Amino acid sequence: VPELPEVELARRVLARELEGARVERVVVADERLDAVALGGLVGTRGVKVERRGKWLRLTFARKRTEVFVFAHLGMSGRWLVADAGAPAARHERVRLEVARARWKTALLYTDVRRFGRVLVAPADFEAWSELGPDPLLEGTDPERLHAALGARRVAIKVALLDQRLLAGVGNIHATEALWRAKIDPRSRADALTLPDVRALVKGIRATLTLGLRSQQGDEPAYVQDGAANRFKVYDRTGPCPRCGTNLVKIVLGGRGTTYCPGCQRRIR
DNA sequence: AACGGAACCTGAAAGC
DNA sequence: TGCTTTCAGGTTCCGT
Repeated sequence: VPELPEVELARRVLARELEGARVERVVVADERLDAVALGGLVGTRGVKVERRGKWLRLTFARKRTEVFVFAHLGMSGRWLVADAGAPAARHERVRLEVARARWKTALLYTDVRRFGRVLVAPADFEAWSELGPDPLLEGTDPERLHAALGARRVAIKVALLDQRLLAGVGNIHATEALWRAKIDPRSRADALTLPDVRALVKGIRATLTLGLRSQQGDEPAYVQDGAANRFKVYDRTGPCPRCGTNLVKIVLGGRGTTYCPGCQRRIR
Protein backbone atom coordinates (compact mmCIF):
# COMPACT_ATOMS: atom_id res chain seq x y z
CA VAL A 1 0.00 0.00 0.00
CA PRO A 2 2.67 2.44 0.92
CA GLU A 3 5.09 4.41 -1.20
CA LEU A 4 7.49 7.08 -0.12
CA PRO A 5 4.88 9.61 1.11
CA GLU A 6 3.10 7.08 3.31
CA VAL A 7 6.39 5.79 4.71
CA GLU A 8 7.46 9.34 5.45
CA LEU A 9 4.22 9.86 7.36
CA ALA A 10 4.92 6.68 9.33
CA ARG A 11 8.41 7.99 10.04
CA ARG A 12 7.06 11.22 11.48
CA VAL A 13 4.59 9.43 13.71
CA LEU A 14 7.17 6.93 14.94
CA ALA A 15 9.74 9.64 15.52
CA ARG A 16 7.27 11.64 17.57
CA GLU A 17 6.29 8.67 19.74
CA LEU A 18 9.63 6.91 19.98
CA GLU A 19 12.41 9.45 20.23
CA GLY A 20 13.33 9.87 23.86
CA ALA A 21 10.93 7.17 25.01
CA ARG A 22 11.82 3.96 26.82
CA VAL A 23 10.69 0.61 25.50
CA GLU A 24 8.74 -1.16 28.25
CA ARG A 25 7.15 -4.09 26.50
CA VAL A 26 7.41 -5.84 23.14
CA VAL A 27 4.86 -8.29 21.78
CA VAL A 28 5.49 -10.23 18.57
CA ALA A 29 2.58 -12.09 17.01
CA ASP A 30 4.03 -13.41 13.76
CA GLU A 31 6.20 -16.52 13.66
CA ARG A 32 8.21 -15.18 10.75
CA LEU A 33 9.49 -12.28 12.83
CA ASP A 34 12.37 -12.67 15.30
CA ALA A 35 10.59 -12.41 18.63
CA VAL A 36 13.79 -12.90 20.62
CA ALA A 37 15.71 -10.13 18.90
CA LEU A 38 12.75 -7.75 19.06
CA GLY A 39 12.16 -8.66 22.70
CA GLY A 40 15.71 -7.53 23.36
CA LEU A 41 14.59 -3.96 22.78
CA VAL A 42 12.95 -3.84 26.19
CA GLY A 43 14.87 -1.40 28.34
CA THR A 44 16.34 0.51 25.41
CA ARG A 45 15.55 4.12 24.56
CA GLY A 46 14.37 5.35 21.18
CA VAL A 47 16.99 7.61 19.63
CA LYS A 48 15.86 8.42 16.10
CA VAL A 49 13.71 7.24 13.23
CA GLU A 50 15.00 7.68 9.70
CA ARG A 51 13.70 6.84 6.26
CA ARG A 52 15.40 5.94 3.01
CA GLY A 53 13.05 5.14 0.17
CA LYS A 54 10.41 2.85 1.62
CA TRP A 55 12.60 1.60 4.47
CA LEU A 56 12.59 2.89 8.01
CA ARG A 57 15.52 2.61 10.39
CA LEU A 58 14.72 2.87 14.07
CA THR A 59 17.71 3.46 16.31
CA PHE A 60 17.53 2.39 19.94
CA ALA A 61 20.22 2.74 22.58
CA ARG A 62 21.12 0.72 25.63
CA LYS A 63 23.78 2.56 27.58
CA ARG A 64 26.34 3.32 24.89
CA THR A 65 25.46 0.62 22.38
CA GLU A 66 23.00 1.11 19.56
CA VAL A 67 20.48 -1.33 18.21
CA PHE A 68 18.85 -0.92 14.81
CA VAL A 69 15.42 -2.02 13.71
CA PHE A 70 14.66 -1.96 10.00
CA ALA A 71 11.02 -1.80 9.05
CA HIS A 72 9.32 -2.06 5.69
CA LEU A 73 5.57 -1.80 5.23
CA GLY A 74 5.37 -4.18 2.28
CA MET A 75 1.98 -4.00 0.59
CA SER A 76 -0.29 -3.69 3.60
CA GLY A 77 1.75 -2.67 6.63
CA ARG A 78 0.74 0.17 8.94
CA TRP A 79 1.96 1.66 12.18
CA LEU A 80 -0.82 2.71 14.50
CA VAL A 81 -0.66 4.63 17.76
CA ALA A 82 -2.83 3.30 20.57
CA ASP A 83 -3.11 3.50 24.32
CA ALA A 84 -0.80 1.16 26.17
CA GLY A 85 -2.80 -1.93 27.03
CA ALA A 86 -5.24 -1.42 24.17
CA PRO A 87 -6.64 -4.68 22.78
CA ALA A 88 -4.85 -6.18 19.81
CA ALA A 89 -5.61 -4.49 16.52
CA ARG A 90 -6.76 -6.53 13.54
CA HIS A 91 -3.69 -8.21 11.98
CA GLU A 92 -1.40 -6.84 14.66
CA ARG A 93 2.09 -8.34 14.26
CA VAL A 94 4.29 -6.27 16.54
CA ARG A 95 3.53 -4.07 19.52
CA LEU A 96 6.03 -1.69 21.10
CA GLU A 97 4.85 -0.18 24.34
CA VAL A 98 6.88 2.87 25.23
CA ALA A 99 6.95 5.39 28.03
CA ARG A 100 8.30 8.91 28.33
CA ALA A 101 7.87 10.87 31.52
CA ARG A 102 4.55 9.42 32.72
CA TRP A 103 3.04 9.12 29.27
CA LYS A 104 2.62 5.65 27.80
CA THR A 105 1.69 4.68 24.28
CA ALA A 106 1.65 1.54 22.17
CA LEU A 107 2.95 1.45 18.62
CA LEU A 108 1.14 -1.27 16.70
CA TYR A 109 2.51 -2.70 13.51
CA THR A 110 -0.34 -4.30 11.56
CA ASP A 111 0.06 -6.11 8.26
CA VAL A 112 -2.68 -8.05 6.51
CA ARG A 113 -0.60 -9.67 3.79
CA ARG A 114 2.62 -10.05 5.77
CA PHE A 115 4.93 -8.83 3.03
CA GLY A 116 6.32 -6.25 5.42
CA ARG A 117 9.45 -6.62 7.52
CA VAL A 118 10.45 -5.70 11.03
CA LEU A 119 13.92 -6.92 11.82
CA VAL A 120 16.86 -6.26 14.04
CA ALA A 121 19.99 -5.84 11.95
CA PRO A 122 23.33 -4.00 11.87
CA ALA A 123 23.48 -0.50 10.44
CA ASP A 124 24.82 -1.69 7.11
CA PHE A 125 21.96 -4.10 6.51
CA GLU A 126 22.11 -4.97 2.83
CA ALA A 127 18.68 -3.89 1.57
CA TRP A 128 19.19 -0.54 3.27
CA SER A 129 22.72 0.21 2.12
CA GLU A 130 22.04 -0.80 -1.48
CA LEU A 131 19.21 1.71 -1.87
CA GLY A 132 19.69 4.32 -4.56
CA PRO A 133 19.32 8.02 -3.85
CA ASP A 134 16.06 9.11 -2.25
CA PRO A 135 14.38 11.70 -4.48
CA LEU A 136 13.27 13.82 -1.54
CA LEU A 137 16.35 13.41 0.67
CA GLU A 138 19.32 13.65 -1.66
CA GLY A 139 17.36 14.60 -4.75
CA THR A 140 17.88 12.91 -8.08
CA ASP A 141 20.79 13.80 -10.34
CA PRO A 142 19.40 13.52 -13.90
CA GLU A 143 22.83 12.83 -15.42
CA ARG A 144 23.55 10.04 -13.00
CA LEU A 145 20.11 8.52 -13.53
CA HIS A 146 20.45 8.86 -17.31
CA ALA A 147 23.74 7.00 -17.17
CA ALA A 148 22.27 4.24 -15.01
CA LEU A 149 19.25 3.85 -17.29
CA GLY A 150 21.60 3.48 -20.23
CA ALA A 151 22.48 0.00 -18.99
CA ARG A 152 18.85 -1.11 -18.75
CA ARG A 153 16.85 -2.48 -21.66
CA VAL A 154 13.64 -2.97 -19.69
CA ALA A 155 10.65 -0.65 -19.94
CA ILE A 156 11.30 2.65 -18.17
CA LYS A 157 8.40 1.95 -15.83
CA VAL A 158 10.03 -1.29 -14.73
CA ALA A 159 13.39 0.42 -14.21
CA LEU A 160 11.82 3.09 -12.01
CA LEU A 161 10.65 0.41 -9.60
CA ASP A 162 14.23 -0.80 -9.03
CA GLN A 163 15.03 0.58 -5.59
CA ARG A 164 18.78 0.44 -6.23
CA LEU A 165 18.36 2.99 -9.01
CA LEU A 166 16.05 5.30 -7.11
CA ALA A 167 14.65 4.69 -3.65
CA GLY A 168 11.00 5.22 -2.89
CA VAL A 169 9.22 5.24 -6.25
CA GLY A 170 6.54 2.56 -6.41
CA ASN A 171 3.86 1.60 -8.87
CA ILE A 172 1.64 4.63 -8.38
CA HIS A 173 4.29 7.29 -8.49
CA ALA A 174 6.09 5.64 -11.40
CA THR A 175 2.80 5.73 -13.29
CA GLU A 176 2.15 9.33 -12.31
CA ALA A 177 5.66 10.58 -13.02
CA LEU A 178 5.66 9.09 -16.50
CA TRP A 179 2.33 10.74 -17.26
CA ARG A 180 3.64 14.07 -16.01
CA ALA A 181 6.77 13.68 -18.16
CA LYS A 182 4.64 12.66 -21.19
CA ILE A 183 6.64 9.47 -21.61
CA ASP A 184 5.09 6.14 -22.62
CA PRO A 185 5.86 3.67 -19.80
CA ARG A 186 6.77 0.99 -22.37
CA SER A 187 9.70 3.01 -23.70
CA ARG A 188 12.99 1.24 -23.20
CA ALA A 189 14.98 2.73 -20.33
CA ASP A 190 18.11 3.06 -22.45
CA ALA A 191 16.24 5.01 -25.13
CA LEU A 192 15.57 8.03 -22.90
CA THR A 193 17.63 11.10 -23.69
CA LEU A 194 18.98 13.37 -20.99
CA PRO A 195 16.13 15.86 -21.55
CA ASP A 196 13.66 12.97 -21.19
CA VAL A 197 15.27 12.02 -17.89
CA ARG A 198 15.17 15.62 -16.72
CA ALA A 199 11.44 15.74 -17.41
CA LEU A 200 11.00 12.43 -15.62
CA VAL A 201 12.93 13.63 -12.57
CA LYS A 202 10.68 16.68 -12.42
CA GLY A 203 7.64 14.43 -12.67
CA ILE A 204 8.88 12.18 -9.88
CA ARG A 205 9.51 15.11 -7.63
CA ALA A 206 6.14 16.66 -8.37
CA THR A 207 4.11 13.51 -7.73
CA LEU A 208 6.00 12.61 -4.55
CA THR A 209 5.71 16.14 -3.20
CA LEU A 210 2.01 16.19 -3.90
CA GLY A 211 1.69 12.78 -2.28
CA LEU A 212 3.45 14.05 0.80
CA ARG A 213 1.28 17.17 0.99
CA SER A 214 -1.90 15.10 0.92
CA GLN A 215 -0.84 13.14 4.00
CA GLN A 216 -2.58 14.80 6.93
CA GLY A 217 -2.76 13.68 10.53
CA ASP A 218 -1.51 10.26 11.60
CA GLU A 219 -3.39 8.11 9.11
CA PRO A 220 -2.16 7.61 5.57
CA ALA A 221 -4.63 8.59 2.85
CA TYR A 222 -5.31 5.77 0.44
CA VAL A 223 -7.43 5.60 -2.68
CA GLN A 224 -9.61 2.84 -1.28
CA ASP A 225 -10.45 4.67 1.90
CA GLY A 226 -13.39 6.42 0.29
CA ALA A 227 -11.41 9.57 -0.37
CA ALA A 228 -11.43 10.91 -3.90
CA ASN A 229 -8.61 9.59 -6.06
CA ARG A 230 -6.00 12.34 -5.90
CA PHE A 231 -3.92 10.93 -8.73
CA LYS A 232 -3.90 12.08 -12.34
CA VAL A 233 -4.14 8.70 -14.05
CA TYR A 234 -3.49 5.93 -11.50
CA ASP A 235 -6.62 3.86 -10.91
CA ARG A 236 -8.51 5.95 -13.43
CA THR A 237 -10.28 5.12 -16.64
CA GLY A 238 -11.79 7.35 -19.30
CA PRO A 239 -10.37 10.54 -20.75
CA CYS A 240 -6.86 11.75 -20.02
CA PRO A 241 -7.06 14.87 -17.83
CA ARG A 242 -4.58 16.58 -20.14
CA CYS A 243 -5.56 15.70 -23.71
CA GLY A 244 -8.88 13.86 -23.46
CA THR A 245 -7.73 10.66 -25.15
CA ASN A 246 -9.03 7.57 -23.39
CA LEU A 247 -6.56 6.14 -20.87
CA VAL A 248 -5.27 2.61 -21.41
CA LYS A 249 -4.37 0.03 -18.78
CA ILE A 250 -1.70 -2.60 -19.45
CA VAL A 251 0.59 -4.84 -17.41
CA LEU A 252 4.31 -4.09 -17.24
CA GLY A 253 6.66 -6.15 -15.11
CA GLY A 254 3.62 -7.77 -13.58
CA ARG A 255 2.20 -4.46 -12.37
CA GLY A 256 -0.89 -2.60 -13.53
CA THR A 257 0.08 0.44 -15.56
CA THR A 258 -2.17 3.23 -16.79
CA TYR A 259 -1.05 5.67 -19.46
CA CYS A 260 -2.40 7.98 -22.13
CA PRO A 261 -1.70 6.86 -25.69
CA GLY A 262 -2.50 10.38 -26.86
CA CYS A 263 0.10 12.47 -25.07
CA GLN A 264 2.64 10.04 -23.62
CA ARG A 265 5.32 9.66 -26.27
CA ARG A 266 6.88 6.28 -27.02
CA ILE A 267 10.63 6.80 -27.06
CA ARG A 268 12.57 4.47 -29.36
C1' DA B 1 24.60 -8.53 -14.78
C1' DA B 2 20.12 -8.28 -16.46
C1' DC B 3 15.66 -10.31 -17.49
C1' DG B 4 10.87 -12.46 -17.07
C1' DG B 5 8.15 -14.89 -14.23
C1' DA B 6 6.84 -17.22 -10.02
C1' DA B 7 6.56 -16.96 -5.14
C1' DC B 8 5.36 -15.00 -0.82
C1' DC B 9 0.25 -13.70 1.76
C1' DT B 10 -4.68 -12.13 2.71
C1' DG B 11 -9.03 -10.16 1.67
C1' DA B 12 -12.09 -7.21 -1.04
C1' DA B 13 -14.38 -6.75 -5.26
C1' DA B 14 -15.82 -8.24 -9.60
C1' DG B 15 -17.45 -11.96 -12.50
C1' DC B 16 -20.48 -15.89 -13.36
C1' DT C 1 -27.15 -16.37 -3.26
C1' DG C 2 -23.04 -18.67 -3.62
C1' DC C 3 -18.64 -19.98 -5.78
C1' DT C 4 -14.63 -18.53 -8.62
C1' DT C 5 -11.46 -15.41 -10.35
C1' DT C 6 -8.90 -11.28 -10.30
C1' DC C 7 -6.53 -7.77 -8.34
C1' DA C 8 -3.97 -4.98 -4.81
C1' DG C 9 0.56 1.33 -3.94
C1' DG C 10 6.34 -4.63 -2.62
C1' DT C 11 10.26 -7.40 -2.58
C1' DT C 12 12.89 -11.68 -3.35
C1' DC C 13 14.22 -15.84 -5.52
C1' DC C 14 15.02 -18.79 -9.42
C1' DG C 15 16.23 -20.34 -13.93
C1' DT C 16 17.86 -18.41 -18.31
